[in-house]
Amino acid sequence: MTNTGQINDWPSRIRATGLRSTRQRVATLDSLESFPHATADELLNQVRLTLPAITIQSIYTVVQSLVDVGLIRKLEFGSTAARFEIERPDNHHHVHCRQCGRIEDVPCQHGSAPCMTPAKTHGMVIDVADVVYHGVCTQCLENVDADITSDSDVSA
Amino acid sequence: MTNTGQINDWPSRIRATGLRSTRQRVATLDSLESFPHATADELLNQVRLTLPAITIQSIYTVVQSLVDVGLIRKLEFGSTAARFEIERPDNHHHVHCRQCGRIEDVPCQHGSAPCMTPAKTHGMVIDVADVVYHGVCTQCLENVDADITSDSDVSA
DNA sequence: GCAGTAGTTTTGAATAACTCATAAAAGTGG
DNA sequence: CCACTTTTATGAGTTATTCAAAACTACTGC
Repeated sequence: MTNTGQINDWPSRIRATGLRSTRQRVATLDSLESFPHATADELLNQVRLTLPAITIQSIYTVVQSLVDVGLIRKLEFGSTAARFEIERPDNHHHVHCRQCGRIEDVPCQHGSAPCMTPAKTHGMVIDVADVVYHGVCTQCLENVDADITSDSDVSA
Repeated sequence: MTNTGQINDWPSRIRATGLRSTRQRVATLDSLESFPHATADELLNQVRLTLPAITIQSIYTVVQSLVDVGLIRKLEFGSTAARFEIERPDNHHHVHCRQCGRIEDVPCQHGSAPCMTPAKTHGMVIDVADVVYHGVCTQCLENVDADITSDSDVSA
């Protein structure tokens, strides 16, 4: 086999989905590997290291096409800019710092099933369960503590 | 009093948070009871039944203040408009139809704990775990089936 | 290697959802 | 009822994102 997990042959993988392999798409996927959970804007800056003339609109069309074929996944937390990650079949969730917007992966503790099954579906056919843990990262907490001189509690 | 069927004495509950009880806030909370999971825009229409002159900006400031004191909760799915619900201490999750945007409550099947504990926090202090089941409701599914006109029959 | 032809990207403009600053209005304690 | 302060209304601005049409380019066959 040519692709042993580590090395992604993006042109081949793109073509395998039926899409054409373009410089923009390959650069976007490369950028997402070196900058996981990037926003469209962050992606623009990364991709411009390779393709200086690319615009934000092209980033949007590129990521849209990659989302459509399942090569990447769009993550949308709150009203901030959407973030993107390379799709993997490992059913992981995310922790999200609401101060700085940082996102990290966390494996699903229960395997694949328990969190994915709602008690009541209200007549809906469920295909995706999103689990997001919102909080504040230690770095942001230190800043908050420095700003606020009173003690604040974190409710469960 | 005109407290017909309303268990919640909103003026008192609002003052208990330290905020002033205003017509806009009471009307917003009343509207949210009769129209759960409303967007700001839907809330505008509801509140206007009582206060015809209110504007969307005022809805935004009102809900912001109510969110800040914990009387209501802001739900943000994808890049669509945020939705609001009256805060309750029952730790429920949500099912979300990505076609029509409909949202329904589902109780947490596991009680309060399991879904709330990520395997790895990446140094973050977690205070909220959001679980959202995305899918398509039966009504929207029927529309899709009607559009596609494939040979697959839907047994009703 | 070259041309044809979709598929893609670019361009320019538009939109929805939301935020902000300031002025006007309205709660609340005394 | 008055003064004081919070809250709402007004008008404008911002950000993330989408859309239509033109220009371009990757892939196929010759």
